[in-house]
Amino acid sequence: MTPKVTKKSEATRAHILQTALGLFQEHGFEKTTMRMIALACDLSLGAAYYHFKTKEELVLQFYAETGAEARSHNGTITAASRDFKTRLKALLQFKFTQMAPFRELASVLARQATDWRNPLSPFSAETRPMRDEAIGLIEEVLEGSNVKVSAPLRPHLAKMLWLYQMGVILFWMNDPSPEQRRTEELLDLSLALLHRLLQASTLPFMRGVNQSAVRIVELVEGLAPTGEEET
Amino acid sequence: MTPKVTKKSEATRAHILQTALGLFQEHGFEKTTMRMIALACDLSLGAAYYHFKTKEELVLQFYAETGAEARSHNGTITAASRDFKTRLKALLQFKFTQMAPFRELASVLARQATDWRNPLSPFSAETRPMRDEAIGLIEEVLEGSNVKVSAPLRPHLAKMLWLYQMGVILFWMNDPSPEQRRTEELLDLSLALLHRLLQASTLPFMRGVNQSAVRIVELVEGLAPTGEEET
DNA sequence: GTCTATAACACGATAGAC
DNA sequence: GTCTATCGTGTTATAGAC
Repeated sequence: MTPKVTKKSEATRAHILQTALGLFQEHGFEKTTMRMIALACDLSLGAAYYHFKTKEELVLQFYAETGAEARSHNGTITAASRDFKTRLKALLQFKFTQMAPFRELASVLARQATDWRNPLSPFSAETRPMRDEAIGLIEEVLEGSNVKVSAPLRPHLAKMLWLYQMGVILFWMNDPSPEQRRTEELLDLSLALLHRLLQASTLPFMRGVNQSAVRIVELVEGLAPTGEEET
Repeated sequence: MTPKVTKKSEATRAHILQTALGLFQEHGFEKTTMRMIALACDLSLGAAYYHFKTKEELVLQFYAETGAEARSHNGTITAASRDFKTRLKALLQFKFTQMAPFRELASVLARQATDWRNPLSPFSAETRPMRDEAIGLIEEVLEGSNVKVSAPLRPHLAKMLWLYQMGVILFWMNDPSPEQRRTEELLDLSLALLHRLLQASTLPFMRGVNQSAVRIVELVEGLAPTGEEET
């Protein structure tokens, strides 16, 4: 995805990213040009493009780094409470806190998300490691929590919740209320709803619902990573 | 949104759109340039831009016209069956048949969808008429059908199903299986799931779930149309 | 007022020399 | 790994023809 990792290259890459993030924050993503970024780094335009093939790749790199940060924060979350809703809310809120200064960038990433063949999409084969890590974080939060869910659903729960997370992020990106207070309301409501629904999944007459749900997740999952024939 | 409607203008507009659609089909959206479109129409580049402010607006216009077509097909659907699942499946499948030759264009539209302030987004204030029409079509399909759902949910059901529709379309866009057979599987599974869940919503102990669901739809709805203060 | 043409701009991206 | 030079494209400015 990126050139081989040498000391020099890595330092330059980091420098470009930091500079770009600053400029994005100041002028916004669209109005910040690659020429501005290169100039601010005392580099030529071509050099900047050597390190990042596209402007959007800068955003993906930023997102990848927030992932690492989130990993180290996950322990704090699991230590603080065993409650499913509390934990998941904390996980999502941490993501929001991280990305808050760069809310617009989330939108840039979401734009790529719709085409799953786009290497920069969160659903693409190329971003699979990042996706798996994010799902792993959710799984960690589930393990040892008080979540109640039917047996057949349990192995797919983290993947389901990752999709749920995507939806909440989409809402958050577009939430114009001060400090995104509506997102918090959405979070509380949807987590309560989810909790009840998962509880209900253990009921005997929900067997059919469970089977359908599992198969749906598998279908969505099957679309994402493997490149198949087209029509 | 567009210049005043005179005979001449409307004819040219239609001609540009038709030509563009042909070129999109032949070369794809990205590789088709505005210059190509203008040339194929025996128009100057400036003239083309007089009629369509952006390249993406061509796609929106196409989408708007499929909406009108779908309206006239809705009667056939409601006449054919009273079954909720059958009707909704027919509605969605008709949309897919319409858009099948231009599947890539759906993706172009989806790209705009993520930023709800973008006038071309299906969630924007500007596209509200189109959105309302689409929801109206779903409401028509619900009325007189055998759908079973709790009373508090019923007034919001069409809006909920419109969101569901958006999800299915996203899947369809990215479905690489021949003739998008997986989308049909998804359709059957998700409709069955939906049906059961709506049935379950009438159960007494689902009161809380109903309330949460209604409020969530209202939150999403409230984000879309009204331009509010930013942060 | 409605429509069209010409010219130019800005920016993302690339080619090829060093 | 960095440079300079250049391209292609979406979009805009502007002037004027019907």
